[in-house]
Amino acid sequence: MLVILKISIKKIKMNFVKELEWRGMLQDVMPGTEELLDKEFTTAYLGIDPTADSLHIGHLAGVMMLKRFQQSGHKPIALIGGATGMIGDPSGKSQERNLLDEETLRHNQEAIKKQLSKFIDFSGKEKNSAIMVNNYDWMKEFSFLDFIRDIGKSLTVNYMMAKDSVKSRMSRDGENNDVEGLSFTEFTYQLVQGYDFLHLYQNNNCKLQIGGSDQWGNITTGTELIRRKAGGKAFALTWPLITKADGGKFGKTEKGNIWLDPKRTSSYEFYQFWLNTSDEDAEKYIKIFTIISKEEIEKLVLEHKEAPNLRLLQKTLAKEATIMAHSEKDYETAIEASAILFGNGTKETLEKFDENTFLSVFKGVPQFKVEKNIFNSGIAILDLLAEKTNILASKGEARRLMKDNGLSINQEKEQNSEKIINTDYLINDKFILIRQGKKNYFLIVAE
RNA sequence: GGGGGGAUUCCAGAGCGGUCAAAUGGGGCAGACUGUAAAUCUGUUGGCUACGCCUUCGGAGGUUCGAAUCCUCCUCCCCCCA
Repeated sequence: MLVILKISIKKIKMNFVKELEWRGMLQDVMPGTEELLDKEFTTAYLGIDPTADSLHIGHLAGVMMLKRFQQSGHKPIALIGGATGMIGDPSGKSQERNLLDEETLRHNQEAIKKQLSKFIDFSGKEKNSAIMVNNYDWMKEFSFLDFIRDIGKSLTVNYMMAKDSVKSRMSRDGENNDVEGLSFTEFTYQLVQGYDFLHLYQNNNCKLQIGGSDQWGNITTGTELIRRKAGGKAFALTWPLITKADGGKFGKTEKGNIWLDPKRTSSYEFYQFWLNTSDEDAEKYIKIFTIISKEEIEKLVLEHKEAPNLRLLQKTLAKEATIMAHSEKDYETAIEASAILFGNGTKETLEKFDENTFLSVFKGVPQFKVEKNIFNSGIAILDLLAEKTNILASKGEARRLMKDNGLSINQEKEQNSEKIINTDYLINDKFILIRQGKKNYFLIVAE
């Protein structure tokens, strides 16, 4: 009897706030939030800036929050900041932002919804199915005069100026002289975002806004507005900025952002990104970016500490993240490619693949097309790397790399920078696999 | 408006007539160690037809056998006094 009760409770609900707490994803929460979620079916929203037609890893923490919120039985709203995206949030930025036109916004919104659907349920079949809204839809009809009369009147400039996001842009001190000043447009941002919250409160009974810690100021402008305009009580919850142990920016590599769109960042690169996290970060990230339970993560951490060389944490993290954001099949391809590239692959093992397999395994590896006939009489390795392809920036760099023993052709080290590459090097009569250092692969396709 | 300081290779920052493709640190790249980790250590970090040549020290001229270094003008930045 007791056992059954326990299971059913566990199945019905996880406690959202407690869940975030142990996952290290709770920065600030307004008093009463946990009680609210406990007591009633709640709707919460997260704002997403539609600056591109794909989310990137920087968005992933927020996406996971929506997912967990839905898992805890409540209803998430993904708010596309069509209107706010046109203004630009001054929080955490030192410069005014470019504005987006409507056509781009709509396109981006559709793409983002598709990506979000992999994480949360938008089907409308459940009571807590997620919905997507775009604040442009209610803001575009709102006249300036109406807005400043109805909304602008409710808050004082004094209140708005007290926000850190505004303060940091108001002063131009010696320490921080790349600060640009704040336009009226940007100053208005918090009011517009605050109005979103009010609008959702009134129309969708949305009582909670969640966001990254930099959003706290904007969110509380919203709860304040709800208090004054609607006499209601609304809540705020934020998570901490995701950091890296070495102080670098999370989610960026030398090659730029890690995107969720496989066209921008291949499954292989996506998988590799997670696999390459340091031990310290992996322990933190696996809590944030997977839905693995507390017990299981604790077990994984212990196992990892016993045999860190197996990188169990990184592998599990990379697996879960890749399957969630891409698919099980993409994950398998990524593993296959990784095994070939980082295992004991030789030219012989590479030759076992037929052309299609080869291409599908290496689709995440940057490819360079060259004319096949250049190999007939042979081509100098330096010309191939620096001129026929842009694999390396200059011949000097190629020479240096070879001298440092950092270049492999078809998995074999090559130090002779006078080497002539001919058709003998073509795998399947078509491919040459170039490796720079340990991790950077390039595929030359001859056709 | 007056006075002063500055602009150097990816960044910070030395150099102040030849020995300067330019110290040092950071970053990048590579190697060793390991686990495709972190830390550490080492090498490397303008280009090329490469013991030589070419292009670089805010821009344009000039002085000189020779200039990142000296002079003139211009542009932009910072500081101080009004």
